[in-house]
Amino acid sequence: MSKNLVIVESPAKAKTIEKFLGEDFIVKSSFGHVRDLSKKTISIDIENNFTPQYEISPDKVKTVNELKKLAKAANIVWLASDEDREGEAISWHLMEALDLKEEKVKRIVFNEITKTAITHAVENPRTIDINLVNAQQARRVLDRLVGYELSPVLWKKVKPALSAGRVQSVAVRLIVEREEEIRNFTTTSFYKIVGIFDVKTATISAELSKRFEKKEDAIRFLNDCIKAIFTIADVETKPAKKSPAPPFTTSTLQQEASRKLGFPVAKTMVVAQQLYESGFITYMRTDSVNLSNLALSMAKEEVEKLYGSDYVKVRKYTTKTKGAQEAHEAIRPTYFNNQNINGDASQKRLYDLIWKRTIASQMSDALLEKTNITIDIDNRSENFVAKGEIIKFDGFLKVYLESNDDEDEENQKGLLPPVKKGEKLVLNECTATQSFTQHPARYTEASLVKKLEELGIGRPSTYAPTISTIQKREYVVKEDRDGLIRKFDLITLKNNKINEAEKTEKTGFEKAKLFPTDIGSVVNKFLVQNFESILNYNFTAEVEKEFDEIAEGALVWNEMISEFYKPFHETVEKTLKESERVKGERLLGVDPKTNKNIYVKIGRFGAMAQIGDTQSEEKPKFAGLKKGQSIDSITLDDALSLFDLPRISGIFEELEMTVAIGRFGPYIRHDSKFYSLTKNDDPYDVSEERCIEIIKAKRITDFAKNELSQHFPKNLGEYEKNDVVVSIGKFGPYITHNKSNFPVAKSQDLLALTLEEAIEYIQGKKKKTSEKALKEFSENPEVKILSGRYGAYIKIGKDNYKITGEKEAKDLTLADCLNIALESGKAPKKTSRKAPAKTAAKKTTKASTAKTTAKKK
DNA sequence: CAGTGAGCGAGCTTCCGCTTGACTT
Repeated sequence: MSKNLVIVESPAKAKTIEKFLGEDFIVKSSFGHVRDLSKKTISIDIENNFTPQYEISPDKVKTVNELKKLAKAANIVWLASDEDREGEAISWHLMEALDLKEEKVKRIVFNEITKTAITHAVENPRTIDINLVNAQQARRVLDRLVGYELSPVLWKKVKPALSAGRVQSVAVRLIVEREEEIRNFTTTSFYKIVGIFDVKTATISAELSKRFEKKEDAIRFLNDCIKAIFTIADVETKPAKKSPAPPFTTSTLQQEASRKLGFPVAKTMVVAQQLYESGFITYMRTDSVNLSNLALSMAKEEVEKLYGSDYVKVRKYTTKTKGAQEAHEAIRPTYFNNQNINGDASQKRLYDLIWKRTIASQMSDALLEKTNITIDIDNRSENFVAKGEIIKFDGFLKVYLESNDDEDEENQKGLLPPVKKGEKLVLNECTATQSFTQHPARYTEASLVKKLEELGIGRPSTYAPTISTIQKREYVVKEDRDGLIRKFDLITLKNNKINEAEKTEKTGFEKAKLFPTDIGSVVNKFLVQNFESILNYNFTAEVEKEFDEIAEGALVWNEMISEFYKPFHETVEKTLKESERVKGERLLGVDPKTNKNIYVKIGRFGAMAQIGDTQSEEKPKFAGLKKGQSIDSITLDDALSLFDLPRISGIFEELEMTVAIGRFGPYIRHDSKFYSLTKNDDPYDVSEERCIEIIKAKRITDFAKNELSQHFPKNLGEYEKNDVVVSIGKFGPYITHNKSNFPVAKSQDLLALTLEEAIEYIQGKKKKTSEKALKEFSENPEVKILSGRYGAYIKIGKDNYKITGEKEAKDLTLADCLNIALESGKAPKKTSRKAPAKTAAKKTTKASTAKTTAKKK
């Protein structure tokens, strides 16, 4: 038995460290926190100094028992969790959960995983810092109090199963308020003047220093230009430089992967985790831009080797982010000489990004020369300005340039032809282009993370989960939205003639942006009205200050919590008692048929329309709003058409088919049986043919299932004196042998399964691949999207296809999947020809209805 | 599984931060 047990947070880290510490050490992982407040109740004894009631987290019982056993056998237990608030608490909880005696425990910390760092840590152990632990307890208790007292208020006053919290509610607020800003934004237009001047064989493009609000003024200016003399008034050149961006943190990695690779934040984290587990990169959840000395020297060596010593500049970055705890290094390649790695496309692309960003961060500045040429106009007070920029030395730009969020492409500045002051120029062409002011940009997942980080809200480990929580609660949706066609004036002066033209451009197209839902807006309004102090953008920063004081021993944690809780709880009670239920109700108008009022509002199950008043004798009628409709913008006609269900979609086998929406989505009812519609079928206009197709398809699959199940359980024979039995259970087919079960691959032809093959499953030679379907299509159950060890792939029958193209796996339609298979050249032609034709036809009808409703609005 | 939305009331929902691997019938 080992004399020394080292406990770290992550198993990958445990593996690496074990190599550095000889045979006397065994290194294990706690998998993060092992104890927490029970989820069932608030689990805080409020009356008794806010004493937390911890339990071993259900999914950690096994881990804790194993660690307990190992700790008992060891002489010394080294607690090596991260050097931050949460890490300190993990160590403390381990002491409690494992029943460790103080004299047997040593607390060590290191923030880089190198032999020297670890040896140094082992030589300098300390004891647990209880103040830091208390700061964590205060954080934990405060979050629980806020979350578990605020959420029930929403259940009573808005809708059941909603949630509120210090982090998520502020994230929602940001999105709701941005949408309000956009709604209140008034677009104005102006005329931007650009002149093209001839200089010997070259041209200079220059913008006028003034923009005109009125069209007449722009035309007047162009008219003046006909007679004007243009003289170079000034040529100014000055050197400039650009510096590389610091290495990646979780937040900046998410932003760049979103901008450069189009990854949602969750995908970035999954791929980064895979790279980490393969040993290609350092830890991916970090707020630090720091690089270890080892990393610095490796990077320096690599830059020198690839680009020469002129390109080397060793840089130490320091973290300025609010509330950063810096328990880890920045995200970087573990070995810089791995310029490329083995892996799937996503892994390669993300790794490439990390490699370039880190290498560039250790390279010299780019040296530029900026030139400004000012051109005077003799009959006007304004002047033209041409801006040029040339790169004298590329430096880090050889490798990597950070993108930014602005959608306008950087105006291309290049080399300007040599000109002298006083030189006269000929105006070749001049244009006045009508441009429009832009409303503030909607948040993407990544730009929301950036904003949260700026406000010091949330942590690297929670950015991606927070974004998914607010979508799961249906406070916000991530959507693409079509833009509008907009007209603009283009006035051109050429050959002394002015020509006016009206052009069109597409504007306002949104890709993967976050939009608030009705529920999101209503909940936000309610929370801001009643709990402003918690929804305040500075709330986290303020309590963080107090947590820091607790960590320094200057403040007692239960007293801080008590100060917070008294007024907070009072507000909760007051709101429960005094506040009305909020419904976000809007009176749309009157139903022309019945003369009754039509309302839209939030019901127990989301946004809905209502015909008739609740107080009236006759019961009102209700209908849920469709996806994409909102209380704010729905029209009376659209609301009325919601009551078209249930409707009879046609006749099949002499019986009516009724289409309606139930608790589990839209369905067809036929011969008192139910058939679900797919996501792509619109219950309001699904055709008779399509309904019949769905019914027939269900019958076929049901029949196949019944046929198959008649043959099972089936005894295949004996192996090692025990029966080998194949059965079909809840989780798919499996083989029972000697009281053990072995799952069978879904691709396995069950009827053809032989005893020999079954034995291979028992011996583990054949295994059920982890088939988790990301997406299935009920139109064609043969086609599935599965998630493999390295990303998603399409499975059609027994064949697998790699996903190509730009779309995310979960956004692929059946038609997309079939196209990918067809393009790969090995697709079965029969099944694919039929299905995509139908989906394509359906799509076009859907698109056209969407357009007409858009017009109505 | 297959219309809940009023109102009654049982019993359910919920937070933020650390970390990954389950393994059934």
